[in-house]
Amino acid sequence: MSSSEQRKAFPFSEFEPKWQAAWEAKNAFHTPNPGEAGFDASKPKFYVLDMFPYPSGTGLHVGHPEGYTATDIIGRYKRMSGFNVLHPMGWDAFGLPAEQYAIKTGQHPRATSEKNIEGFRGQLKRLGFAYDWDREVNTTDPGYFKWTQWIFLKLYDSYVNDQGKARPVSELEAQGLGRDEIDARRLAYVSEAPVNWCPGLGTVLANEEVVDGKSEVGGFPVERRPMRQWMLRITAFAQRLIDELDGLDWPEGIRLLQRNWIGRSEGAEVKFAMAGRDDTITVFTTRPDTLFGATYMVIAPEHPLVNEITTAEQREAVETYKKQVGSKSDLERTELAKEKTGVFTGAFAINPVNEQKIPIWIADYVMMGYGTGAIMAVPAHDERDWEFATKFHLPIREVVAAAPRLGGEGSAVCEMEPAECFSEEGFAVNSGFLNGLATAEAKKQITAWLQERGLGKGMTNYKLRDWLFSRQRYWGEPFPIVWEGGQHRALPDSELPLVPPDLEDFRPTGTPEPPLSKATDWVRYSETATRELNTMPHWAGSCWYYLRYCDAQNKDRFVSEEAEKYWMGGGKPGGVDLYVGGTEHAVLHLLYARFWHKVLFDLGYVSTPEPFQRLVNQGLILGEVDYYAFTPALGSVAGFVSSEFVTDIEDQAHSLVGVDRRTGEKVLGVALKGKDDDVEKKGEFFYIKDSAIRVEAKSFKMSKSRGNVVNPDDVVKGYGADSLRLYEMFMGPLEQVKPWTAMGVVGQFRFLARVWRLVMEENDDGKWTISTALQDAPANKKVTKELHKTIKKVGEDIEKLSFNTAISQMMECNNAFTQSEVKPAGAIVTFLTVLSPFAPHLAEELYAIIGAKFPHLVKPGFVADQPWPAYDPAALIEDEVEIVFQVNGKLRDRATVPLNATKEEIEKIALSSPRVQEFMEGKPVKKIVVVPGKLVNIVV
RNA sequence: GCCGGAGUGGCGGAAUUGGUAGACGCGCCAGACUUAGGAUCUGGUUGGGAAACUAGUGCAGGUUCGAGUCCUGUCUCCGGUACCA
Repeated sequence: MSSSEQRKAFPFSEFEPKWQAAWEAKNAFHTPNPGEAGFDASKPKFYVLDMFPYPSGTGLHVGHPEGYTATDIIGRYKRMSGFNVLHPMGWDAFGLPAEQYAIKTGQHPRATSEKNIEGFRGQLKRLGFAYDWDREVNTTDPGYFKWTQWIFLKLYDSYVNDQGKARPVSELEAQGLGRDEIDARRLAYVSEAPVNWCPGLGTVLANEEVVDGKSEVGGFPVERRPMRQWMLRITAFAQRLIDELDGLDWPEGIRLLQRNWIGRSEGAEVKFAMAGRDDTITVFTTRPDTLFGATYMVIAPEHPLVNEITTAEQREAVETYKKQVGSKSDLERTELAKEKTGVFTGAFAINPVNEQKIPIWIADYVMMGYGTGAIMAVPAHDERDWEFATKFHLPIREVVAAAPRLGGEGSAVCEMEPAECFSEEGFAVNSGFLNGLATAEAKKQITAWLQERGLGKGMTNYKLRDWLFSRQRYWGEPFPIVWEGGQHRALPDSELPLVPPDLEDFRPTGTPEPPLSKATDWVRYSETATRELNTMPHWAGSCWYYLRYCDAQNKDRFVSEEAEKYWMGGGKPGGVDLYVGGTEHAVLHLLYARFWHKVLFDLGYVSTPEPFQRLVNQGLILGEVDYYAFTPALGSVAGFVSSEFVTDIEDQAHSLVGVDRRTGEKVLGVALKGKDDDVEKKGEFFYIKDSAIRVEAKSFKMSKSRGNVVNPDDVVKGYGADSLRLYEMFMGPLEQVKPWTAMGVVGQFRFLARVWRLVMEENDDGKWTISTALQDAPANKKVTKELHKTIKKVGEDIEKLSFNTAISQMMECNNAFTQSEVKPAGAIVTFLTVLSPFAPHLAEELYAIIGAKFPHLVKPGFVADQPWPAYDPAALIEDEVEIVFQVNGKLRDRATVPLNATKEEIEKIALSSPRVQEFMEGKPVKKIVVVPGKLVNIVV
């Protein structure tokens, strides 16, 4: 390899670290708070926030810099445009993966976290992000989690009043409520309810952390068991969490996701008397209008009434069924959901509208956790009930029809069982006094009817459950709670932070007993009191970190009032101005944080009801496209075995066959990794060149097992941070899912190299020197126009987060410079200023180089500190414009006309065009449409 | 099943209010400079056709002087979610 091959197209590896060090030395991106030196109160604020990373051992992946680069560009741009910009970074370092990694490596989680943070911080700094590192937060730092614990105590010390607002429980004390009554209303409370216990992880999990009956982390099975746990009363905020989404500038999809997760449904509760018993069973239904069609009732197997009502004859069957259901994990319960199961209890309820005796069954398709754990089954109008009734031969009674059936005798009565389930709205039939009513009206009337008789009432239910807030883990915030005489109480603020004890062995105990129980000295709080042993879930720290950034060093308060008011309250409409992160947090972090924020708002600690005004989700970056052999015989992709593991690949009857090197087995369908060259498109399919083997092109999520993970460090090493930043922004719209291409990075690298050569040239010794073509001369008209177009478009595109189009405009501008004989230094300085938010290192370097030769063309300081240039509208105006001539809507000719040409003049030019005349074929003109500056369409 | 999003060259993607479809980049082709080129520069690059021309934004219709963009129907893909009564 010759030396010229090794030499970089531009020396990014020298100047990138140089400028990173220079920014750091000058603390260039420090943002002063109100009251601090250097704070300029005349500027508006802009708070741009990234979802802070969980610092894993594997370091950044290319997904991180995507969102981070976007916010960095905006932050730098806003800064240059005269805003006080808050753009911080920190670490979400508590949590299960950290602890599991620590257990695996035998180190203390604090040590591994510190190391991982070190790694992440270094990687981010090498990408040149303009963070204010003075505001760095770390959720595992006692100086931080002191305030997480403090906020928990605020929740503990609050209840929700009749107006739905969080208020201190001292108000309840003043009303003379007793201890138990107060405890029952706290926003943080202790519950014995069944929880998601995960033996594999040795902890309980929130509903949100359980996916398909398995733990979200690790994929271990999760079972239900009753345990004493801390809960947060998020359900008290369900309606506000729905309503207050409306004012937010969030993607519609995310708002919908939250609404669905909270799952509001309106309906009614109906009380059913039971045959031969005095008590009643209450059901929840969204279709009270179908009450006449309730032909049986189903209650959850865990329902407390099951034992009481079951008859002697049915007891054995019921017990067997309950046992069967109980042994099933949630996973099995959903997997086996294909077939309905259930058992008759032997008991009967009385349908209040028609006094009919209806059988009460138990079945696991009714959940104890939702509504009342009991339903009235209306098989004619509910798919699930229909399925169940059909299987167990229960009566099906039609009470809703698509069209009203009125008038004449027998109009309402048709006891024939319907042929299929009709679950839509319609008109009541076979329903006594409801007959003929549309569903909505029928609902109203039956609800009123029930209410008058004390048999029921209108009711709104939510799917959202209270947030299970305790974990049996070591690596989390300890609860600032002590127990004495079976009762809990808060630690005083003066004892915060409550730091977890040092443990030699911090592994889960394997039982529901938390690992903190091993620290016997620590556990003993006093002669008679012991500490709470659970820790908080890792979501706790991320619920308020955006507030801490506003005043990260504050030792006396979680955030000073002044700083909170300025960064979160200031501006319109307040809160974080832009929050960028992945969709994976749509219902977890983003719901929890909103909940905490509302509590803090009600209590007067923050100045806005919502924390994040504008939310943008960056799309996932997928791995490079792989081609997979397609086997016509099987009619589908034959298997995904990467070619690197396969030998002896051959084509057998249009199927790729090979031998898996690891197992020695024959495999079909061999992946041809990333080789575009070997593939060609014929018709709508791809084939391996010169063969009949069909392949499928597909990108997959990056994963270690698939071996398609791109490491940003490698990209930085090969092409520089600026190339990586630019490429990630150029790939496509920020919010879109898009595959990585190694060659795409090269494209951006070449663009930057061309910018470099605008200013620099190689001398005979192969050294870079400032170009002789670079002169202090005005730019020609074409270049000037392109430059001002670029200033305008890039600014507008940044505001729209349309970074890909901003970059293409800068490429066009650069091409205009390249084509110009003389390189106008002043114009290039302006261009570098516009480029600097995207490629800050290169911009600084060239800015400094030009400044050294032409000091009067630059201002002192970093290019990052320069004001965003203003564009000159006059430079954009053209004297002449090209007009397109169409005949019957088809493009036939074009001509350049003066900008101020009148409609009549343009029409005349168009009609005189020989090409236009040719296509008019001598026919008379029916109509002429003139769009000034664009086109003329002649209709004949 | 339900909800959300998207279908444009070989690929990623552009295209204000309906107004020149394919900007910009990748890849590819040709040329220049070169001992060399996987460096750099210049030109070309939607398909068909020698060309004039013609077809063309998933598919089928519709509105309009004019449709990638609006309307109706339909198909496919991606993401989320699922006994929530």
